[in-house]
Order: sequence, then C-alpha cells, then structure tokens
Amino acid sequence: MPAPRAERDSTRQRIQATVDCVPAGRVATYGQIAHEAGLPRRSRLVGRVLRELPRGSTLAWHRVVDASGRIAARGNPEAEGLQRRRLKREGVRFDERGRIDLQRFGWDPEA
DNA sequence: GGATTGACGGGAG
DNA sequence: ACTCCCGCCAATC
Repeated sequence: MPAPRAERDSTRQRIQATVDCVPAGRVATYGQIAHEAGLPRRSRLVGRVLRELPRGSTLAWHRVVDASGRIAARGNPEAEGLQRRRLKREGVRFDERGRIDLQRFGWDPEA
C-alpha cells in the first residue's frame, strides 16, 4: 500500500505550516524545517514541497536556505535572484560569497 | 518495476 | 573548505 493521498497532503501541510512560522528577517534550513515539522532527516522532501508550490503561493519559501546558509542552487537564476532580493528587503545580509550568517539570521523556533 | 533524479544533510577523508 | 558517499524517498524515466 503506497502512502495514501491524505497522508501525503498532511505531510505537505505540516511542512508548509512550519515554513510559515519563520518570521521575516530570518531564515531556516531545509533540515530544520523538516525537523520542526516532525519529519527528521527528510530535508529533501522539504525541497520537493517548495519546488511544487503553485506560482501564486503566499508561502514564504524564500526564507528557506541550505545548511551552509546559501540559497539552494536549482538552475533557475530567476527564482534565486527573487529569493535573494526578498531576503535583503527583509534585512537579511549576505557576505561577499553569497552566504548568510545563520548564527545571526537563523530562525530560533523558541524565541 | 528497477534505476535515476533531486530547492538537502552530515560524516569521513 | 572541498569532494565523496550514504541516508532519505516521491516523482520520473
């Protein structure tokens, strides 16, 4: 029995709800979102869910970056540039190599 | 229906 | 800091 659609949906929804918890001006990593969503070690699924977001989604997908604090490369300069602009607009700083200091801008699920 | 493919991550070397 | 490698697993080939 493959995973029923209802189950996949709730999994997606938990991931999206978690992304929605990341406040403006902060970023979370794929692994962190997966962990907080109760899906440890399933970071790739987070990426998949974000990839499948409909174009007009209001979800703050731009606040999700990889574990090294970089915008995930996905062969789409358009989206990557948009993500970077949105983050900058929220006050997130990038170093000369396009890296975000997670100590400073990383999301703390507690605070 | 096996193999490949990723918006990833962590450990080893 | 970088390259491999493996875990993870739905979608795609």
